[in-house]
Amino acid sequence: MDVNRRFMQRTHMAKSDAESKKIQMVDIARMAGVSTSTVSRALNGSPLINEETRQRIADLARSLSYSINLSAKNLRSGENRTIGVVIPYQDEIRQDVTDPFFMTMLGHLADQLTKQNFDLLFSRIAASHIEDLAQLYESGRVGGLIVVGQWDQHEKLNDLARRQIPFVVWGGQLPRQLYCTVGGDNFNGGYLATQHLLSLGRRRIVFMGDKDATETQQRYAGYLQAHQAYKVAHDPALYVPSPFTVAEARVDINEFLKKKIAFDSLFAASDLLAITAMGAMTQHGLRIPQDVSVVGYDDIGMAEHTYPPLTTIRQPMDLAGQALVQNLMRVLSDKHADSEVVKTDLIIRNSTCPV
Amino acid sequence: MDVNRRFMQRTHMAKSDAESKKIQMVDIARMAGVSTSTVSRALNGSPLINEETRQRIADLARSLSYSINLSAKNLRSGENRTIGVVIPYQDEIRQDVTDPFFMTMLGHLADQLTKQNFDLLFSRIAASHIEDLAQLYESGRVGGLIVVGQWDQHEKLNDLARRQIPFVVWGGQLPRQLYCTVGGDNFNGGYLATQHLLSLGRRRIVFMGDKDATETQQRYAGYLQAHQAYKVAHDPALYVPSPFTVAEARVDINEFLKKKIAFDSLFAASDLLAITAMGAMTQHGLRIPQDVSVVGYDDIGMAEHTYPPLTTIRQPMDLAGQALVQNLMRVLSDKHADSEVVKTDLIIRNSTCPV
DNA sequence: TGAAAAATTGCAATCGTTTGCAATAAGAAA
DNA sequence: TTTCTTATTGCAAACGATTGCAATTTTTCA
Repeated sequence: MDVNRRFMQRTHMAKSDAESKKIQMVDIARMAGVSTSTVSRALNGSPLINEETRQRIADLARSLSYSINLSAKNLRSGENRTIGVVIPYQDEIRQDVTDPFFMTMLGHLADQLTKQNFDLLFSRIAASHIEDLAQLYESGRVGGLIVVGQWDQHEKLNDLARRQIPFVVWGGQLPRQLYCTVGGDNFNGGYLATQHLLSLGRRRIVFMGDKDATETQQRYAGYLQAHQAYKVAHDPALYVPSPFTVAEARVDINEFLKKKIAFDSLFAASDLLAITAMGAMTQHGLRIPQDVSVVGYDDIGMAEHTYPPLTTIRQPMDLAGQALVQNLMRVLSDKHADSEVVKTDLIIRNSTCPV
Repeated sequence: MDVNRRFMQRTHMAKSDAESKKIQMVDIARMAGVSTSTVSRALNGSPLINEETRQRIADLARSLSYSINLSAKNLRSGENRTIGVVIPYQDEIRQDVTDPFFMTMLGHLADQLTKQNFDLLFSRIAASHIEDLAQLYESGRVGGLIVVGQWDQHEKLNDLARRQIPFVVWGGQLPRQLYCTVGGDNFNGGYLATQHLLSLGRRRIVFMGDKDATETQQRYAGYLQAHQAYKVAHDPALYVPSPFTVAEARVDINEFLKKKIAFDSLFAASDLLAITAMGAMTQHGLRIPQDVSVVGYDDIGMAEHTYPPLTTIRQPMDLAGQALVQNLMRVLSDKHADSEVVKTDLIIRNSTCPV
């Protein structure tokens, strides 16, 4: 009775056709005239099973479109082929990270994980409560985690690593880091962008982005370094402190323009920021790229199709996703995983030109 | 021995500290001096349990930061609080849907599901193999599904509904539909956009989008209807057949421009298309909005910040996400769920102006 | 032909919860 | 008191798979 009730609740059936119940291993075993042990082993490709038997069982299972009950499998076997992917949001904002960058990353991660026969559990979490993701692991929901974006939560991530939680993060490398990261070469990216502008004769380059976030910080460092290399003095006033959301960015850039500080170019920490800035500046009568040359970051799909098409720094997202998954696999199997940096490229389009 | 080995493999520990194993219900029971039944009931808030006992157990569990093993729970209870969210992609392309629209939707769905204490399993799947999602349900991985975008898979979705798979889809309503949809009012959206352009005195309005996809089709119908209402003859040549990806859209719009067909405005089936088109047209020397007024669809975050800011049709995504989840809950509890249409609004910005 | 080795298969315990039912304790009614 | 409720709790059987070990069959080799 208990059984029956629960079954019906799960399958939303009328009482009448309850006999056509979801088939399971024991059914296959009965039909094949073997034990469930054999079915289990056959379906898992155990070498113990006779090839002919295996084939027969596999065919039967397929023809009945049997699919295994994952809860039972996970419970007994103790492994879990679901990976949590966490995209932390900044809680003050509590608003969607609509940056196509994340979607692209998510897509690549999904592809890679699928390829390795893992599932992807998507979870939003406040960056400041990043420790909550421990629960995701400890409740057995996921077997490992990928955190996209480390923001300024380095210490908390270190704590998680100490608690033996298997995860990798998309972000930059930091001193005394106990966890594995995969990240773009932010320093080099910042350097390349700035170098490009300097080589075009641009001298007053505005930096737009949030200097507190780890990744942006490193891009900024590259930006400074390029100035040094070109022996160009850098004016700290050329800075628009802007987080990753578009709405505020618009306000920030307008504020900056009001100050009437002279500048001839702008390097934004994301394409979204760059596009927003281009919009605002065009509206103020500034011509791009002549009056202000602009470089973005990420090379999102749209960057090629804005007007003017955006010069930007590309990160190979497919490789990044692959590296993240690969490293997580290493962590899961208790091997050491070195942090990794994927190369960045400068993509020159029409939002930059010589002075 | 078996137990031990498996435990260690799961938790990645050295043999030495294997005693600090993951705590579970029986541990709590022992420490509280009760049975696991009592712990289970206490943690689930059963009215059978004495309030004082419940409190004591709850405190203990919290202090030990116990988290329940979901596999075991699901296995025994037969319910599953994980919802699969599927964003089908068009397989020829096999490329990421980077449209911020999807990310926004995903974010809202994640919020809503989290609020109801559900998990979100993200899955990519080829639109043409949409029947594969049945497996997600039948393997017990998810308790229900949300499909974002119905593309042209109406019949296959009907099949899934016949197989009693609990799901809802973001998309339009169609004749003889066996499943529940939530969608924007595409007809009205198309009508509003076109009406706006017509009322500005625009007469040759290009429609850009894929007329095969259900949703776009309905927007097109609204577009035609508005022409009728304004007694303006419609020229079928004013059509740029473009799918949802930006890269191809650029090509398509350029092809169209080459034909030198006269037009004074453009209505695109997504903001991404609209922005791409604006870029291409600006490059061809067309001024927006004077020469060509443009209306998009979706009101993605960036639409407000392009140059010129984009007039577009907004769909209230938060309500949409909520409606999807709510309806799925109804389907899950075997109640009837009516398909629903969320209202659409015209947001007027500067990409449109009178002739 | 017989014994040992190898290849297959099945038995039964187990994973960590939930839950029907029996058992007990406490309170109410007689 | 005694009996009947009612409020709590525990026992033990599930849930649907995996897997160590024993059992059986087949093969190999003297």
